[in-house]
Amino acid sequence: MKSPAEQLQLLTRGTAQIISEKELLKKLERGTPLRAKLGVDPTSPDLHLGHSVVLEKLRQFQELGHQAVLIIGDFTAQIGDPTGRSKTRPPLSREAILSNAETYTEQAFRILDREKTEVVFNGEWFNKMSFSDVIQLNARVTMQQMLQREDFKNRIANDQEVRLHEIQYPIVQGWDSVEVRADVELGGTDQLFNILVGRDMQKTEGMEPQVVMCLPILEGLDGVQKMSKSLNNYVGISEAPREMFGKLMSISDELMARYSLLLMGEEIDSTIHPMEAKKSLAAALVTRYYTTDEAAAARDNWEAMFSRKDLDAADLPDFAIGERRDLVGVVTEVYETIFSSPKSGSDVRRLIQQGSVQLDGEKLTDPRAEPAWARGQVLKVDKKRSVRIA
RNA sequence: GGGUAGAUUCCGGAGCGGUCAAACGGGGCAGACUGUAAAUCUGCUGGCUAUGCCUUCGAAGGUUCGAAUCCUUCUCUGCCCA
Repeated sequence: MKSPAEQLQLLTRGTAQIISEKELLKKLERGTPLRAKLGVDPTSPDLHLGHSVVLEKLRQFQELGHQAVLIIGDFTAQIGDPTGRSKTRPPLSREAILSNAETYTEQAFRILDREKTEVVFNGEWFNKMSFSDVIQLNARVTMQQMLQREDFKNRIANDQEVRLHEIQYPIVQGWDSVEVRADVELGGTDQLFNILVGRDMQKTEGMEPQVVMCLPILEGLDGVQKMSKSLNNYVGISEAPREMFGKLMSISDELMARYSLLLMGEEIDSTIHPMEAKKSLAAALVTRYYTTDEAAAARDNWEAMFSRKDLDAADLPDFAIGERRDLVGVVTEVYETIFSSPKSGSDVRRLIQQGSVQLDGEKLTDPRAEPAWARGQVLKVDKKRSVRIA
C-alpha cells in the first residue's frame, strides 16, 4: 500500500478543486479505507466520456484500496438536478429511471471494479421520509444559502422561474452524504455547491465532513458546451470502436489538447502533426474501452475511408434495398436503419439537392432519380457516412 | 389577494386582418476548401404521395370572404404591491 503522501499526490492529479488537501491527507493518514462517494442521476441511459472523467478518478480510489460508493439517484432524478440549467428539468417516469439505472451501472462497471463498489439507491432512505422529516431537513439550510447558487441567481436575474423543488435538490444530495457516511465526494466542478451542502449536513450531524473533490467538466464535441447526450455532442463509452474513433477525429485541435489532458492525463506531443496526435489519442481511448487490436482496426478503417478516400477498401455497413427503390426512399432508409439518425423526406431531398449524396463517386442531385442499384455499389450519404449496397 | 406585462417555428426575437410556413440573429445540417482541425465562403433549416397540398404562432370557441394578428373564456409565466 502506498503512503498517504503518495496517495494524495496521485489522487489530486487532474482535479480542478479539492476542499481541502489538508483534510484529505488527514483522512488518508488514518490508514483505513476511505468511503468515496459519487452520486449519479439516471436521467439518460448512456454514459459518455464526460462521465468517465469522474469515474476514472473513482477507480483510482479503488486501486488505492478505498471503498467506492456509487449512489444511484433514483429519487433525485425525480427532482431533476438544476445544475447548469436555465430551465426546469422535465421529470422522469419511475420506469424510465429504473431502466436507465440498469444500463447505467452496467456501463459504469466498464470503468469501475464491480467487486469494490457499493451501489445504493437513494430512494432507499428518501422514500421512507415523512413530511415532517422533510421539513426538518429543510430547517437545516437557509434560503440565503440556496440562493447563493449561480444557476438560481442567474435565473432570478433573468426573470426566469425557479421552482421550489429545485432548491431542494442540493439538500437532498447533501443528505446522501450523511446516509452513506462519505469521506470524500467526487463530482464535476459544477457540483461544488451541492457537495458543499453535504459537508454542512455532515457537520450538523456531528460527523467528520467529507472532502470535496471536483473534476473538470469535459466539453462536448462542439468544444463549447459540456458533453451531454441531449446536446448530441457526446462520445458514448459503449459506442462501437469505429464510431468512437470517428467522433474523436472530428474534434478541434484545442479540444484535442483538452481531451488528452482530462481523459488521458497527458499533454499532446507537439512535435508531431496534430492529426497524428489526434489519431493516437483516439486510438488510446478506443483501447481503454476495447482492445489494441480493435483500436488499430478502427484506425485502419478510418484511414481508408477518409485519408485515402478509398471507399472500396473500407469496411462499410451493408444496406439491402427494400421496398422503396427511389433515391429519396433509399437514403431515408439508410439514415434510419443503418445510422439510426432518422431524417424526414424533406431533409433527405435537401441533402440530395445540395450534393451530399454520391453513388460510386458520382453526385446524385436529382431527388426524383431512381438509380439502377447494383450489389457492391458505394452509396455515400454525406461526408462522413457511406454504405455498401448488398 | 390587487395591479401590470407576456405566451410565436430548436433558442432568442420581429410580425399586430390578406403580399405569413412567418423577418432577423443564434444554433444545427449540407456543399467548397482542409488534416472528418481551425478559419473562410455558399446553400438549406415544418411535413408530404411536391411547381401543388396539409398542419403550425399557449388552449378552446367566435367575428370575417380571409386571423399569428380582432373578440370571449380558459391555462401558464414574469414583474410590482400586500
